[in-house]
Amino acid sequence: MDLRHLRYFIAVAEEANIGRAATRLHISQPPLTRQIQQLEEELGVTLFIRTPRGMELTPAGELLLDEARNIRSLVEQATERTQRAGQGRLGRLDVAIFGSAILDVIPTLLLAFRNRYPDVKVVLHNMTKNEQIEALRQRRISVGFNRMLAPHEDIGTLLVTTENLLLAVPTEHPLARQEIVRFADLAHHPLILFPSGARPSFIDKIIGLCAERGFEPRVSQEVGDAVTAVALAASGFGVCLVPTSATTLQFPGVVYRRVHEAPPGFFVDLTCIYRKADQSPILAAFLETIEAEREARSQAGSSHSAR
Amino acid sequence: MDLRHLRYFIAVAEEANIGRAATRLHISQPPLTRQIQQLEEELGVTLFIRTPRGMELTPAGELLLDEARNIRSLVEQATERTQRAGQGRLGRLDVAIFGSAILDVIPTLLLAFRNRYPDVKVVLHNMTKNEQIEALRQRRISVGFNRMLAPHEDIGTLLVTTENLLLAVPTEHPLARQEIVRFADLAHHPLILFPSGARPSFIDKIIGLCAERGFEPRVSQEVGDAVTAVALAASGFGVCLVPTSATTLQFPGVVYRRVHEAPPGFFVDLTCIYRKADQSPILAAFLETIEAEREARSQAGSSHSAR
DNA sequence: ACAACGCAATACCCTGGAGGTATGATCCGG
DNA sequence: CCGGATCATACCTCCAGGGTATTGCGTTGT
Repeated sequence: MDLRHLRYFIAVAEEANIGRAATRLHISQPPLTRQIQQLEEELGVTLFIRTPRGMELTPAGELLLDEARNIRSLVEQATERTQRAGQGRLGRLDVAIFGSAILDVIPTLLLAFRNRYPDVKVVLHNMTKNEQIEALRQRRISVGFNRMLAPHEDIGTLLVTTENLLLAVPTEHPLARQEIVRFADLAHHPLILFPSGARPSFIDKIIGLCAERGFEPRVSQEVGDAVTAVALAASGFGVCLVPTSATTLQFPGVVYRRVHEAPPGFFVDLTCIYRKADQSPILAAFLETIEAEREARSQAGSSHSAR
Repeated sequence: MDLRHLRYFIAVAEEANIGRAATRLHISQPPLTRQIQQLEEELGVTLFIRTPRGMELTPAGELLLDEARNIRSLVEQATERTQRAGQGRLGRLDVAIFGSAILDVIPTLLLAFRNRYPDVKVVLHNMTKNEQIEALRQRRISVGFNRMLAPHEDIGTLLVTTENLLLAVPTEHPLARQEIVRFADLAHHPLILFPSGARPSFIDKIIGLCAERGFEPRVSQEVGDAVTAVALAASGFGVCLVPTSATTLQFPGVVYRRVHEAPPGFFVDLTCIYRKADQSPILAAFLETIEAEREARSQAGSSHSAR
C-alpha cells in the first residue's frame, strides 16, 4: 500500500464518484479505477459498493476512511514538523551557564530567542568551564556561556558582551568614602577573588592587571562565584572587582564604585562557546540571535558595557 | 512523499548505514541513496550527516524517525483493522428486538455472537414490527427479530427458533386444577391476547386456531406484550397463550399448563429479518451464528421447543 | 419501448522513475 | 601510503502508473 492509494481512496470516498474524484486528483478516470481495485485487492476487502449512481462505502470502507484521514494528517504534520526542525524552528537547545553570567545579559538573550523561536525548548544546565567543554564534546549541550576561555581547536567562540569592571566595597570601608577610587588603591586593601575553579580565570586577569601596575594584590579570600564574593564584601571581608552586571546584586552593606586610572584591558568578556562541527540550525539560530541582540544593544546607545 | 520513503528512511536511520539498510530492504545500495536524497530534497531538510562510518541522524531526522515509526504503525493498524472489518470481525451491528423475544433465545444468541466476534459491537434497539421494517430500509438497523411477519420483497427472513405454546393460568383458575387442559377448554374462559400492535400478529394466529376448532375465543383483554399478558393472568384477568420461553416469567399467582389436543400449527416461530441487499459480512456472520446455534440446540436433543 | 445519458470497467499504449550494475570520491586504520 | 569501508554518481532496464479510446450496464426520459 501507498500513500497515493490512501489519497485516491479518500477522494473517491468523499466524492462517491470515481469520475469526479479523478478530476479532483487531476488524473483521468481509468487509472483511478485501477488504483482503487488494487487497494481492495491488496487488502482483500471490498471497500466500495458500485452502484449505477456511483461508489458507496462499505462499513470496512468507512473505517478505512477514518484511518486514512488520520494517516494523512499525521503525514502532513510530520513533514511540517520536520521542516520546522530543519530550519531550527522546532526542537531543543541545551545551554550551559555558570553562576554569575545569569545576572545580566543571558536572561534577556534567552527571552529574545524564545520570542523568535517559540517552539524551541531551551534547557539550562549549570556547569563550570571545563564541564562545559566536555559536555559540548559529548553533545550533552549545544552552547555554553563563559568568560576567560582558553582556546580549543574544535570549539568556536562568539563574543556576547563586554562588561567594565566595578569595585564592590563594604559601606564602612575607607574606599567607600573616597570620592574617586583609583586602581592603584587596590594595592593597599585585601581583595576577594573568584572563581576558585579552573584556570585561567578572572583571578588571573586581575592579578595580571595589578602586575602591570607593579603590585601584587593582597588576597583575603578566593571564592567560587561573584554572588559569594559580593556577599563577603558586604560582610566586610574586603573589596572585590566584579563585572558591571553584578550591580543587580544590591546587598545591604555593599556599594559599587567606578575605578579610575585603570590599566587597559580593565573589562571582561562574556563569550558563548559551541562545537565548530555542529551544523544544527538551532545553534545557528541561537548564535544569530546573540549577534542581533548585541547589535540592538550597541545601537540603543546606552549599552550595558558603557554604563 | 511516499510510504516507501518512510520505510527506507526508518531502515537507514536504524542501521545508521546505507549499505546494511539496503540489504535489509532487499534492494541495492544506490537506489536507497537516491531515495534518501529525494526525501531530503522534498522536505528541504538534511536528515542525515554523512560520516565516513555511516549515516548519522540530524535532530530533524530524529524527529522524523519518531513520526515515521508512528505513521508506519498506524498504517499497519489501519490495514489490519480494515481487513478484520471486511471479514465481519470488527464493526457494529444494530439489532432490533421486541419485548418478549428477549426472554429466551436472543440473549444466548447474542452471547454466542459476542464470543465469536468479540470486536463487533452489538447495539440493541426496541422496535415494533413495522418500525423494524422501516429501520431496516433506512439502514438504521441491520437485523430485527420478529414473529408472524408478513413477507416483504426486499426483506429476507431466517427462522431462529420454533416454540410451542403454553397456557398461562391463574393459580386459582378452574383450569389450573384440571389434570389435563385441552385446547377446546379455551372456548369457555376469557383469553388475554397480545400484542395489540400491527397486524397480522400472534392474536390472529390464536383466533385462527380457535376458528379451526369451531369456536371464537372470548377476549378479556388485548395488551401490548407477553410480559403484561402474563402479569394480567397472574392477577386473575384470564388465561393466556404464550411461547414456552415465557416460563422465564415466574409470577406468583400464575402457572403454566401444556395444552393437549391442540390443532396443528400450535406453535410460533421467531424469525430474524434483514435486508436481502445487505452484503455486510457482519450480517452474514450473524445469520451464520443463528444457524449454528439452532443446529447446536437441535443436536443437544432437549431443544427448547421440545421442553 | 427504445434512445440517451452517466458511471464504472476494460483494453491498450507510453513514459517516468524505481531498481540494478559498475564505478568514483573520501576517509580511516594499519 | 595502501586497503577497506562508506556514500555518491553514471548509466541502463523495465515495470507500473497514467493517458486515450471504448465497452458494459443500469437508469432515465420521452
